[in-house]
Amino acid sequence: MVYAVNPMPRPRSLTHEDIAKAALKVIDRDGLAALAMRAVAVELGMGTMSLYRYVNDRAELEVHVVDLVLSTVDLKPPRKPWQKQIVTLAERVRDAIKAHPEVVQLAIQHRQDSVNSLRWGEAILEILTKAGVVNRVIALRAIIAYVTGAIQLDYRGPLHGRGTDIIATRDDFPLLKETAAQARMVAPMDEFRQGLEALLQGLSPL
Amino acid sequence: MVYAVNPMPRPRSLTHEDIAKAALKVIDRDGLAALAMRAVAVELGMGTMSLYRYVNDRAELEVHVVDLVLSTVDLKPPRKPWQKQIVTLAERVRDAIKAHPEVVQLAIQHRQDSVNSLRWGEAILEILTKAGVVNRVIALRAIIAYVTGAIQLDYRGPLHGRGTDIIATRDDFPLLKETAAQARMVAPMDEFRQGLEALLQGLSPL
DNA sequence: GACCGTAGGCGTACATCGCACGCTTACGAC
DNA sequence: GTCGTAAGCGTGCGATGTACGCCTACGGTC
Repeated sequence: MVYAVNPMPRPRSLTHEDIAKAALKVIDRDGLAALAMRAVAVELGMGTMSLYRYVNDRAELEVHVVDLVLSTVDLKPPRKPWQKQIVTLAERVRDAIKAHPEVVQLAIQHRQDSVNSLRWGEAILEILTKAGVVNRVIALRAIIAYVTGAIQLDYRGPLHGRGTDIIATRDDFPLLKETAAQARMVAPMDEFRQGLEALLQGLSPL
Repeated sequence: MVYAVNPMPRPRSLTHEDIAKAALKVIDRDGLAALAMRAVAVELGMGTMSLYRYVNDRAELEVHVVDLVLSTVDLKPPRKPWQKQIVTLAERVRDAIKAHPEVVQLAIQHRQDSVNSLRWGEAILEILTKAGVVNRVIALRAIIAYVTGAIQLDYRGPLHGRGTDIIATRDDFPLLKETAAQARMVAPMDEFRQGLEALLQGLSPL
């Protein structure tokens, strides 16, 4: 008796997005340190090892989380000068990540493996190309460096955060102290934008 | 009989630096993932829990490692225009960290808690002040963002690394592909410096 | 409706982690 | 010699990621 060569087996009950959403829920609720295969499995109402049917290891799960967080980023640039276009795209990534602060680490760590992250890079390159920027290698890398660094800086030691307050009392670093005091006058939104605008202006001649 | 109010107890046999050196040796030999209290204790020929006499927790040990790595950074700026001074200081941090690549993560994570990291910030502020840069808050934060981002970028996906090669074959991102190909023509040293110079130039009017 | 190959799902187990806790011991002043 | 202090360590706990192998739901074919 001849049977089917390819009988249809039990269908999958989860998508990668389902898993990413569950993981993100865990992170948002209990912090990045609480992100564990067991916790995600509980969130999904499955056994721990079931997750490994969808994901090779923890790292791959993290990539899916990053992709989920970045999936909301609108890549269509506004009708403005190219510098403003880049600033806008940069601010959108920053906002997407700030909506899930604990993901910062993952977003940077898995930048190269996240499709949505690469899509963003491609969008930036489109703007740079249309703008006629010649040295796009330097420009793109510098923009990525600044954006990732700034997002992280804002996470680890926000301008109006505890770290700044502490430094403002340290007499062993007089200039840092003075600057920390001045930091109170700077709007957090301006910080990111003005730094990036400076970088882009310096990049223009390239 | 009246005894001493403060009898001298057993003296300490280790300094924080000893511990940091042992930890760094573990990291350099077996990678950051291998950095464990147990491993450091073995390296020092002590019991695991003895470390906790010198350090509150793992995080504090990590800070000491960062301080050790940054302790070699010369903070004396060269006799050059202020932009070049900052570039030099930035390159020195980058080189210090690149000498122990796996420490990158820690260096960024504990930036605020490392004395040597703060010293570096103070040195940068001195340069900015002498140069007459007005908005030093924005300037310093932008420089830190760029430097940390770039160091990390170079670690996660170096210009001439595997990631670039992979992207150079991805037809779904034509511009990234093209740029990845061009990346082979750019000297890695130039990348860091040129991006920073662009930022500093844009920062000058501030 | 009986059958069966595939792949989904899960239970158990292991090595490893940070660290809480409490005991033992080296030290130096009296 | 005596003793208070703090250094040093042994044991144990609750986590972690994941290897391995078993059980079972499914949806074809007959």
